[in-house]
Amino acid sequence: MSKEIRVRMAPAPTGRFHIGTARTTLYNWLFARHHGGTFILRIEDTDQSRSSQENVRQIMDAIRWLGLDWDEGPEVDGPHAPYFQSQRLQLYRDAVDRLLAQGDAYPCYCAPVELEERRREMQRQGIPPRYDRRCRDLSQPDRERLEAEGRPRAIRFAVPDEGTTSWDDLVRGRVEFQDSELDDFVVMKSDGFPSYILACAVDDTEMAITHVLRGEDLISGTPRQIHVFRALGLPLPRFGHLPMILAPDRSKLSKRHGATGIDEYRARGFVPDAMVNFIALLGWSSGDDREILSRGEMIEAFSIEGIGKSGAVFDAEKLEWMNGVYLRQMSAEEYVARARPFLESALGSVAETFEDDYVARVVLLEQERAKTLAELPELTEFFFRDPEEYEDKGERRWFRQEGAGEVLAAVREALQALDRFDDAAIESAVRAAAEKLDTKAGPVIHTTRLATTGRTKGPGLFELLAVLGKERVLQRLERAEQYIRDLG
RNA sequence: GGCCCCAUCGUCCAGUGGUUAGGAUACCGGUCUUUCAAGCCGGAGACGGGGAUUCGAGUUCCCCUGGGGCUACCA
Repeated sequence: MSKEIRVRMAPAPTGRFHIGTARTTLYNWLFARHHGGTFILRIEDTDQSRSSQENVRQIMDAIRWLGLDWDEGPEVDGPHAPYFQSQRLQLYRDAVDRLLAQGDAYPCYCAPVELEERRREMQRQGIPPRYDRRCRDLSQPDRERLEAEGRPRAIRFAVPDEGTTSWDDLVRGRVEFQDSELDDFVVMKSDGFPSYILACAVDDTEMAITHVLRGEDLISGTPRQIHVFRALGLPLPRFGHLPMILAPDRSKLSKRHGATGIDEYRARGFVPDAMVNFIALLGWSSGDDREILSRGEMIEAFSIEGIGKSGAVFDAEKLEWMNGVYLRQMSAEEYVARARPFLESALGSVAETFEDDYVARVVLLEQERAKTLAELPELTEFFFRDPEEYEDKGERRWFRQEGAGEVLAAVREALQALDRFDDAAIESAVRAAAEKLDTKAGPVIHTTRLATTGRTKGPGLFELLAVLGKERVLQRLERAEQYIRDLG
C-alpha cells in the first residue's frame, strides 16, 4: 500500500559531525533499510560563510566509518543530483519567484544591524522579539526607491495573521502552533542563497522524501516549512522529531562537555559497531531487553514506535563497556588490524622493529581487557620496551621479600632449560621451580611477572612469557635479579 | 519573557489499568583465578508533587513543579 520510503540526512557542513547528527543519520538509515527504502545524503551548504569542503569531507568520512551507506548523494549521485544545495540554487530561486508572484513573500530591505537593534528594543520592553513586518506593506514607489538605492534585500514569507498549523508528528503525535506566533521568516537571504526553511522544503519535495526524521531542535521550524509547502502546492512529507541527546547536566550536548565529534570517538579507540549499537539505544528500544544488537538485528527490529520522547543523556561509561564487548567478540584478524594503527601512532613504528606476527600476538593478549583500542599502547608497552622501573607496590610486596632473587634465579634456570617456549612448557617449568623452592606458585608467578613486565597486572603470566620470547625473558630476569641485589 | 516538547533506579531502556515495577550500565559484595580484566551469582537503587476518573493508576485527564529546545538574512 505504501509507496517507496525515501528518507534523507541533510547535515550542514558548518562543523564537526557529532553524536546527535550521527544518531539522526542512523535512525534514518535504519528506517530506510528496515523498509527496503532509499537513504539519501544531502549537503545543506547554504551558509556560505560557515560551510567548508573540509567539513563535507569529514561528515562523509564519519558516516562511512559508521558503516551507514547512502543510496543517493555526494559521490554516489542519483536521479536527483546534485546533492549539494549550493549547486541547486536555481530551484530555490524559482520557488521564491513563485512565492513572490503569488504574494506569499515579499522583499525586505531591513539591514541586519537595524533588525538586531529593534530586536533588542523589543526584548527590553518585554515583548516577544519578532520581525515587525515593516517591509510587508511597502508601497510600490517605496520599493522602487529602496531598490534604486541598491539596498540589499532578503525575501520574507508572509505568514497569515491567524490560523493554526499542525501536523501528526511520527514520534510526538499532534503538534500545533498558532500562526500568530510565527514571524515573517526569511526565505531567501540577501546573498541570493535560500534559507534552510525554504531549501529544505523544496528539496524534500524534489527528492520525493516521504519521511523527515530530524532532531527536536528543528521542531519549531516545522510550521514555517509547512507554510512553504502549502504555498507552493507541494505534498507534505511525514515529520518525526527525535529527542535530543543530552550532556550529563541534561543540557544540549556541546563541545564544553568534552568529546562530541564522531571523529573524536574514533580517535579514542571506539569501533563503529559499538558506536552504532550504543547510539541506536539512545532514544530507541527494540522493545525487549536486548542491549547488544547486530546491524541486521537493529534493521529488523527498528520502528518509529520504538523511539522515545524524552531526551537521553549520553553515558560515556556505558559506551566504554559496550565497546569492550565488541572488542572481545571481534575476530582476531579485524581486531589486530584495528589495533595496529593505535600502536604505531603511540609507540612509533613498531612494524619496523617487530614482526607482524609478534605484534598480533601481543594485542591479542589484551583483547579481553581493553575497553578501547587507544589504551592498547599503554597496556602492551612492555612488550616493545624493557621495563624501566618496577611498580612500587609490587616492588615492596615481591622484590623486597626475603629470597626474591633466588626465586627469579630458579625461574630463569628452569626456563633456560626449555626447548619449546610455549604456554604449557613455561607453566610446568615455573610450577616445578616453585616446588623445588618449596613455595607456592602464586608468589613465584607474581615476582616473575614484576621482573619481566615491571607491573603487577596484565595477561596470564605463561602466555605473556611465551609471546615475549625466551631470550627477552631471560634477559629481563637477570636484570631484575641484579636490581634486587642492588636494593641491598 | 513567549512558544513548543518532555518527565520510571545516578544514567540508558522495558512496562500501553490489576507486576514482589523488569533489563543494561555504573556502584557494592561473593565466586572463579597467578594478577588485572572478563564470566557467573547476589545486593543496594526509581514511578517529581497534587487533584480527577476508576473497584483498582507508573500507565488516562487536569494543574503545579522541574528539565530541555526554539525564539538569526545558522541550519
